[in-house]
Amino acid sequence: MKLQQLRYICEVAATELNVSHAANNLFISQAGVSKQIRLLEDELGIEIFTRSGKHLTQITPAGQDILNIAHEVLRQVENIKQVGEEYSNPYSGKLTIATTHTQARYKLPPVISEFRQRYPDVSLHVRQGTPQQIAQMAATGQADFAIATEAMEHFSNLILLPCYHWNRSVVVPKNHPLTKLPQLSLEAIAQYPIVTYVFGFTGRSQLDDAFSQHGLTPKVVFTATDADVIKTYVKLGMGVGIIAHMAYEAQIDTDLVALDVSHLFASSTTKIAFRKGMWLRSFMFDFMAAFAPHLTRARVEAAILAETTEEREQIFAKVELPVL
Amino acid sequence: MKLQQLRYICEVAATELNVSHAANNLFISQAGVSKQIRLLEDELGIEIFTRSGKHLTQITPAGQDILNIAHEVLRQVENIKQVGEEYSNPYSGKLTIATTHTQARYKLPPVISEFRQRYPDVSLHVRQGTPQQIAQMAATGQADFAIATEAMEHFSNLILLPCYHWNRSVVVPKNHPLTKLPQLSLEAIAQYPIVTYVFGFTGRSQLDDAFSQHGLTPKVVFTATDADVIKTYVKLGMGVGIIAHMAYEAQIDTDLVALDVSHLFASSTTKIAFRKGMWLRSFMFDFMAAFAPHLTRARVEAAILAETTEEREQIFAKVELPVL
DNA sequence: CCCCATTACGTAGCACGTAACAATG
DNA sequence: CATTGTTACGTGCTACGTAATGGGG
Repeated sequence: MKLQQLRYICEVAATELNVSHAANNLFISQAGVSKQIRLLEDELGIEIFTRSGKHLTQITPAGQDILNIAHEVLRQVENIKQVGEEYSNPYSGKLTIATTHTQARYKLPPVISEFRQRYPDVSLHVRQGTPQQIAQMAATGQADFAIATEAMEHFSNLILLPCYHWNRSVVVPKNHPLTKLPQLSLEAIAQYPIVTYVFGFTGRSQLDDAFSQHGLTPKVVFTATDADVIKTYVKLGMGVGIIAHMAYEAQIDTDLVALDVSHLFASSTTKIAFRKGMWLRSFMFDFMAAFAPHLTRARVEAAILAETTEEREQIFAKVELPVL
Repeated sequence: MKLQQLRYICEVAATELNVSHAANNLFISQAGVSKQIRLLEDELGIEIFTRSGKHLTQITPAGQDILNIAHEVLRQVENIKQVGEEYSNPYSGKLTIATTHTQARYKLPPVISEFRQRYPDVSLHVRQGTPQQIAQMAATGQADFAIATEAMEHFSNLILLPCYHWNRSVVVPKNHPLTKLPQLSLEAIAQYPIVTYVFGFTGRSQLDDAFSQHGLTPKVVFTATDADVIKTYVKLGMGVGIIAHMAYEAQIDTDLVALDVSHLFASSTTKIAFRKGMWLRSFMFDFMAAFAPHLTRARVEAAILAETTEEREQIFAKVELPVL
């Protein structure tokens, strides 16, 4: 059995059983892939793929078991390479962060510029997507970290660490009637058309919960995945914006007023996630600490060692998370 | 990076950094081992072992990290081979059971003969040892299963499954004064010299606990690791034997009388254990079911999926374990 | 002085490429 | 007939063996 053979079967499985495409992605001839797979199957005494004539049609049960293990092996091999990099070249490497627009635009910039100063030779890559996509990227190894508020709990092979709590602001044009009220209520807000996040983004569920618990159905007239777009439409007078507090920038959004409404909504928690079993470079620990100071190496390592979500929560139970 | 290279570094680490011995165990020349290790180190850009002149003196921190992962990789490769065996040759293979004398002599024989009938082509190996040795054999992969009552909780990479509860019998020669009593008490037993198991074996700790909780210090005059020896010395009149109930065989031990004392001691639980992450062949599931009928494949798979000891206990909470 | 790891060199096996072939839709 | 996997064959790389070299205890 060769590591190459495991790579080949994984790639073939990843390309819908198309050996030619797999060979292309692996930069070798498809005859080579075909032969190595056959050799592996012969060695193991089983078929990994079922063939009808000259086509691979499906994965056998044995093949599925083997593919699962092979993926694990390849991840571990990747970890070994990371160890080599870490000890030979501690200040260079690659860091891929999958996150939402909100984080990338409003929270990450200072963190990343600080990180770049400390690690100028680490190449940084930010990939945006929906919370689901983000979590999946971390789960499949396309990204080292996922940073998001929603949807990450559903991936059992991710380790989640809480970063900070945040709440919302209502943003309206200057002189909007809402700015005259001494204190805002959900009822008052619900009288106006609402402009906010698409469902599944940036704590949208908590927002809906608050209204429905008060028996209100806000008239949401426009949704977007990011606050930039929301603010633009609020400026056009389309309605009252409800965005993450951190997405209001006083210097830039001069024609808008932000009204604190943290008393109206349950706060949301942004989390950082990475794959279980992933070997973390020290600059990765440092990135986490830069993003959320309470994520010290010791705490993160404790969270990795913890076997359950509950134990992990225990570690951070006594920690004061930042509130934005 | 080659799987061979990982095997080599693991073997070198396992032979106290003696490359020659490692090469012998691997059936190749030591020059080959030496060279492949160098190649791996060059590829990773680090040293796995520190050398003083021409000797490997210690494992570097990077090397230790890599060895840990390499072991994991080799285990997974072993799992892949098992999958191949399972699907190509479901009725043949190898099963190594590490256990104590008590289990091997009194509990396993009928299980094993039943198993042999179903799987005549599975070669069976029973390895005996102390509970510590047994657990270690399972933890390091020298045995597939460990069956014991004690010491296995201390190995965090073992999955433990409860098999049955058992208690003790007092064994004495016929006409011994204790046989005249209507009911045995700890006080009565403590008046006689005791012959029982060595500490650390076969529930010895529960035995000591019972006496000390009653403020008694029994005069243990002789200890052995197995009931056969204990019974022999009881027959010689050396004292009162306290052995596992199942170790008394009425047909054979005709010159001894067994007195039930399950009301005097807390019962012990025998467990079966295997390494976390080990891929189990179906005959292994069947063996477990033969040994303890409640260990159905579904329950065992659930226990494997469970992430904590507590969750595992939950699975068996409602199961009536056999009591011997 | 023995033991042991590294270096040097030769060889056999094998992984991979090219090309012809066969089966599918 | 285009696409795709398998078989056949040739070749260059490399893993390994043998033997020589050198450093430590």
